[in-house]
Parts: sequence; structure tokens; C-alpha cells
Amino acid sequence: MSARALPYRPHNHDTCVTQALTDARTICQDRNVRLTPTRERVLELIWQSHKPLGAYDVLAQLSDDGHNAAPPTVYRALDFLQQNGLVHRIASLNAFIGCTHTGEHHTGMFLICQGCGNVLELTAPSVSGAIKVAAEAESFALDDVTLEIAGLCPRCQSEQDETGAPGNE
Amino acid sequence: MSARALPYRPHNHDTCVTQALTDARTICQDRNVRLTPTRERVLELIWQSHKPLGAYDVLAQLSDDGHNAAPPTVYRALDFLQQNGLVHRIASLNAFIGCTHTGEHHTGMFLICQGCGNVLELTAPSVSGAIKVAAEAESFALDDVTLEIAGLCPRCQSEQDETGAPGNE
DNA sequence: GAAAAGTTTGCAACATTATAACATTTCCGA
DNA sequence: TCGGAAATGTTATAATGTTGCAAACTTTTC
Repeated sequence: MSARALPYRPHNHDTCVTQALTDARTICQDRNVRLTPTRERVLELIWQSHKPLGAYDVLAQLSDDGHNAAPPTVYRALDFLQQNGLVHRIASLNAFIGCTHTGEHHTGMFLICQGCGNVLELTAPSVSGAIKVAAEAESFALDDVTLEIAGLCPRCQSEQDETGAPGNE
Repeated sequence: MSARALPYRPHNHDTCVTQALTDARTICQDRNVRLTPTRERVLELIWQSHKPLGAYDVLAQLSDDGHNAAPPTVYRALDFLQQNGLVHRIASLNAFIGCTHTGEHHTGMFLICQGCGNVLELTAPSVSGAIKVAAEAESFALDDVTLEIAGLCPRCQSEQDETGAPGNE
């Protein structure tokens, strides 16, 4: 899948969303699963924000569309998207974000900025490796890794230096 | 603080709880904060299980005590215990567990068994180090790390081999 | 040792996040 | 075009977490 810009850097986000949707269609076709209109719209809504979106935020936006949606609609779409590696759930935020490493087999590692709320997904083989070694040392059979790092992104660090308070994009 | 047995291994858990409470009293005295009866009881309830306990589980047990408790009582006690490093919240489970590394400055790493539900807290400097390096590479100022690993503990792996299904202690 | 100030708890209501259960519709292959 | 599987709609409810204010208790200060 195509590379994408860091959320910290200015970029044409429309393109970024369009690309994500195109990738998603390809992936679903390859996997022979159905990216239905609801699922696609949910994915789009999530991608339109670099900040994680709560299930009820998605629900509200679907309602704005005129879609007569209830919670299960959203949760089912999110489950589907997660299972197909198109979005990640951030456990520490109860929120969802578009996966920027679709296709690759990866252990998501998320840098969550407490200032602006943006989240950057990383793949750090050295971290995954160290985790694997540590788990093996305990004879623990690793299945799923949740790694979420809260802190300040570069931009919010400098804003804080200037104003004494983190920014809010 | 004193070393404690792995949850996977048989041990005298009463002693283990007593020790945790003794340690907690010392820590609170040193830090000049108040380990009130409610807070102490909540800590005890959490320690009595090696499995993470939900806030409402704690609440139910307080009610069994005859304590006339409401959710804020429990959440406030849990906040206090967390702030003083006596318990950890496991975000992926919405549950709490006693900290086995009180006193040490550490990045908790949790091995969560999907079979028996036990959780082992580890400190792995190689993992913390790799995370720190990865965050620095993005100029990200790290504040708090959530690292939770789901899988199977050694015991549940062997049970699964024998029976085809994970055990439930 | 009494009043003031700060901390902790009680309590009621409410907000947010997530799921269950079952009916209905849509899709797709035979 | 029919029949089964997948997806969605709908209603209700469960599970988790918070706000706001008043009362009780502790510590400090005079």
C-alpha cells in the first residue's frame, strides 16, 4: 500500500482519505469480503480525522448524513474494519483510527499526542522484537499486542514552550 | 519492596496480599498521603485476585461487606491507588490489578492470559529502551506507556495441547 | 481547644461506551 | 427466481465511568 504523510506535517488530507478508501476497496476485493456502503462511509469518517474517533462520534456523523443509524450499526462496521486490518481501536481512548500500514503484517504502536490529539501509527521492529523476546522469556505465547504511548508531538512541545500550554489543532 | 511469586506458580496468596498491604502502608506514609480504610479495602480486594478486577466487581464486593458504596467511591479509591503506584489499570480489559513493582520507577508491561485470565506484570528494560528510542526518533516526548500483551500462559498452553481448549483456573 | 481550611466520603443523577436479541432486508450462487 | 447466507434495522439494556454538591472528617492555625 502507498506511503502516507505524518499527521504532524501539513498535507492534502483529502488525497490521503481518497487513497485510504481506494486501498480498502482493493483489500476487500482481494480478501473476498464486502465493503458495503455503510462500512465504507464509516471508514471514510474515521479517515477524515487524524484523531481517533469514538463510536458515538461516528454515529453522530452518520445521523448527519440522514442515515438512520443505531449503535450496533457502527459497532458492526467497526468490527468488520478491524478484522480486515483497516482500522485500529485505541484501547486507552475507546476510539478508532485508520490503519496506515494496511497490508503489512504489523504490531501497531501508537504515539498519542495529549496536546492536539493526533495519533501516529508506527512500526518499530526493534520494539516488536524486544517484546517477543520478553514474552518468550516467560514462555508466554503472544497473540495480540496493545502498545499505546501518550505524550507530546513535536509541534505541541514547541507550542508548550512558547505559551506554557499545549495547543489544540 | 519484597519480591513476589509469579501468579502462574502456586504460592500462599494470603501472605502475598498481606505483604502488599504492608508495603502500601509504608509507601503512603513515606509519601505523606492517607491510606484510608476504604482505599485500603479496595487495594486488598484487588490483590486478592491475580486476575484484573473491574471497578464494578470491586463495588459489588464492597457492598457485600455492608459498605454502602456507589461508583464514585470505588473510582476515587482506584484513582488514588493508581496515582500512588499501588495498582495499574489494564486499558484493554477495563480492569485493575495490584502493582507488583511498587517503589521502582517502571514501565509496566502486562502478559494477559486469555485462558485463565491471570496477568503477570513484567519490567523489561530492553522493551522500555526500544520504545524510548522509537519515540525519540519521532521527536515525541513520551509521557505514559500502555503495553498489554494478550496470549496464553505456559500452563494454559499445555492444557490446550491436552484438551484442545484453554483452562480456567 | 476552637475556628478555618483542606481533604475525603456520601449520594443522586447522569454520561458514555458497548452488547443482546430478534425481525427484516439484501445479496449471491445454484 | 428461489433459497440460504450475510448484512442491516430496531428496541432494549448492560457495562463502564463522571459530575456536582453536601456532609463528615482531618489537619492546621491562631
